[in-house]
Amino acid sequence: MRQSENFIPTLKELASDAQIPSHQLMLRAGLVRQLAGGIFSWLPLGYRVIKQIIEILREEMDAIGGQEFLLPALNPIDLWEQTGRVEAMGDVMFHIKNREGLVLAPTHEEIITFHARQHIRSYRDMPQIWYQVQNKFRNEPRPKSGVLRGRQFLMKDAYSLDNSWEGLDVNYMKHCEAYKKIFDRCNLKFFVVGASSGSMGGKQSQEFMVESDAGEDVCVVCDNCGYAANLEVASSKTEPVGRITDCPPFEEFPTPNARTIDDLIEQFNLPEDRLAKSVVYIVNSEPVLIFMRGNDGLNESKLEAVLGTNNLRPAEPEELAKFTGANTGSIGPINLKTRFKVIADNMLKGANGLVSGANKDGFHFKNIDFERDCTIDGYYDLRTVSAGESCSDCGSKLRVVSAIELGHIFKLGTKYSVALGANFLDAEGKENPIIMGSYGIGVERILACYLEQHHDEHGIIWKSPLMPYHVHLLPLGGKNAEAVKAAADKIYEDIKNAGFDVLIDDRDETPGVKFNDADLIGIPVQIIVGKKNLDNGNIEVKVRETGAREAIPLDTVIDKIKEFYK
RNA sequence: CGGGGCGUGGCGCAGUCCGGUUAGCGUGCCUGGUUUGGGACCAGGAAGUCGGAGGUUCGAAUCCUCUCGCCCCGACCA
Repeated sequence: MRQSENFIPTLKELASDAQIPSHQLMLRAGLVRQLAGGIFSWLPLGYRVIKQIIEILREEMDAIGGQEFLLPALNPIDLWEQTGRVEAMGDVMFHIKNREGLVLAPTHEEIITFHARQHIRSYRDMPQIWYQVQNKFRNEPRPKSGVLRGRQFLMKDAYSLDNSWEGLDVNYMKHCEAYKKIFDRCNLKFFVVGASSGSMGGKQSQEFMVESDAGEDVCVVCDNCGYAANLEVASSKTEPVGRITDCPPFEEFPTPNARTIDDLIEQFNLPEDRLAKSVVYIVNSEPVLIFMRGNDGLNESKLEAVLGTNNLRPAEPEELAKFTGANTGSIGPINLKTRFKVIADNMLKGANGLVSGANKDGFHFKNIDFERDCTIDGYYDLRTVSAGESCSDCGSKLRVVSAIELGHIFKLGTKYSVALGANFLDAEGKENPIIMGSYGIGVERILACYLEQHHDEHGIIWKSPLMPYHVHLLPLGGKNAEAVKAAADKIYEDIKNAGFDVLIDDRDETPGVKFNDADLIGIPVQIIVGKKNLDNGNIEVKVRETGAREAIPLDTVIDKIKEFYK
């Protein structure tokens, strides 16, 4: 392509709006322009890369037996009502205003299940892997970081249909392996974490993550053994509080100036792990009292998983007094004003010698024995892992890092097939719900993560196969540069004929402008045609990544390019 | 939804607190000329409802009220 005829609007200056490198580079190199909050237009150069990414996705999905669909973005709302997701999605789902009963699809489990219900009748019709690359619409409350969180974005979403749980396991593993190949081929450094299924429902899920300060997820990673988990589900090697031998009857003592765990530790010289911190949540309108060890943080995602609902919130001060009889800082397991559900973190399982609130402002109990003195309805893993704790697999120190979620795979099970009545007959002639999996990759996020990982102070550094062009040809003009122009045009045709995509900067610009734009756009190989080298029958080859330059004879250019891309 | 910031030629910004000729600067763009190995130079030129509406005033980019949009932090997030 001739740059003089192409729309590649590079920018020297940037608005301060763009904060992260990938966003800045996308704008500066002319890959993308913003239309509105969380809504972007892909420009020709950027779209070439997007198409390249989609091609890789197709190849790897086809390789595991996937069949490509194109499902509509405009969906009948009744399907979504049948699975309860109109309510579950809430404001995230876009509703069409002037046509009753239509919504914009935020994902496609319902539509896939609808088509499965139409035609999958026998166990012999499965397994199936159905996928598509398509726009998703989500009314994000706050879009941010360029294309990383948008209101409209491209997703490769895939769904597996199986007649057995073993079949689901096989398809899940196939996707896991395919995803690793995809991200490897895109030259991304990533890691896989165990994750929460959230409101998608389902039994098991894993996320494919890229470590980045721009990320919105928090993950726990062990650099020694490779353990990695989303903070929502992460655990560490932490010893439970356990029992002490001498625990006299519980006893009230005044604590007028202690409202926090730290106050108690400071004022009464108490060991942190013998303190039972109480937290009250309102879960589906009912109070639940939760005990945590000392200053351990309660993890709301874990709490949601344990209680099987995402309808929960911390209790308001008035509610605390109403249910417990005390305010924050004095709530405990004994003498609660009303009887309600009480659970505790595994760290406190069967523990004694504990200190907790007396449900009377300004007083605590000591020598509490959870087994002897209280009714605890259940012990669960509810604590949030912190950096520096030991890995439960190998004992090494854990790191806590921010990460961008590139992909997510779920074992859905039968949630959608049951809700929509997508059943099949098994070998015994018995009707069963189809067993499903769901697998998603954010297409633009691949590009954004790539840019986060591959750039320098001059711009983007593309690596095969994501580059928009193989070769950037830079004839350095000038008035008496007819020879340069002729030679460059010849090389341009030769490179094209050799099967490479080449961009020629035939604009009437000074060398500095061309060099800077070329480094910014970041095509892997630059071929520079200048008068001095040409007089000796040479041209110069520059590798963008290393900056290495080399003058080589004109007639060896094609071989050089072939060698680079072999 | 709460908190903060911003909106002025295509792009990036100053001017706003303290109202007063013709609203500036950089860059880009157009014409002519000189230049051509790391964002060239000279001369001339086009281009702005100062986000929008209403108000105060002799007079508003500037003050007041309302409103729309964008960015950041938090809440939320399949």
